[in-house]
Amino acid sequence: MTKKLPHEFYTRTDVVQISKDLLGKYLFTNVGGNLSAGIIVETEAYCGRGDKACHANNKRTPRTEVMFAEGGKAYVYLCYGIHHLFNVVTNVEGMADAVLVRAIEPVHGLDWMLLRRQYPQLKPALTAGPGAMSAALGITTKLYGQDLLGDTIWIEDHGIIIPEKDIIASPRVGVQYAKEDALRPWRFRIRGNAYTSPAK
DNA sequence: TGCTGGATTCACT
DNA sequence: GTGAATCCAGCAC
Repeated sequence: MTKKLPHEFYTRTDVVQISKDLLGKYLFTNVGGNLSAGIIVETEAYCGRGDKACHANNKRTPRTEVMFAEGGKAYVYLCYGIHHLFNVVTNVEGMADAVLVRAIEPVHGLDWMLLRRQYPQLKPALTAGPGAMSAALGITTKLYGQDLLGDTIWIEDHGIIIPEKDIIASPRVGVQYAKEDALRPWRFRIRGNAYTSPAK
């Protein structure tokens, strides 16, 4: 039960469903010859249309260009000049949907993660949070536009299935009456996992 | 050509 | 809990 997620996984049109499906999957990076991996425990969905929080909301620019590409690519964005945020581009070409991977549980290459983060020992904060996670895995803007079926960064299915009841969604209150962008944030995390931010 | 603010994190009060 | 650090894309002039 170890395989890279197929191209079809990313080109589906329901970005929220993909966000949930990504929970429990293994995110691998091979940066500078150092293999690192972790289980995805927290994600957030961004919809290219009607979602003001999304960079690519009706704005096609050089930076967001890859979001408009076909699913299965990496979109890496430098935030606050310090933090690299890693996104999985989804949906078909022309639809700028993406899933922000916010946190992982380290499973492989722990020494490298600690080194990159300059941590003396393992703490949940090592990979809890999009900026921290990217730093631990060595994700930088060099990975912008990388194919997730390539050999630098990819996602594998190890047969872990997260039951619907163990997925905590964090929509806004009154979501039933809200329109599309009021659903933000489409944030999903695995219940009880130490590497996600505490549930509120 | 210059200014503004951001999908954050960490240190300090 | 609050604020600073810090780079660049996007927009205004």
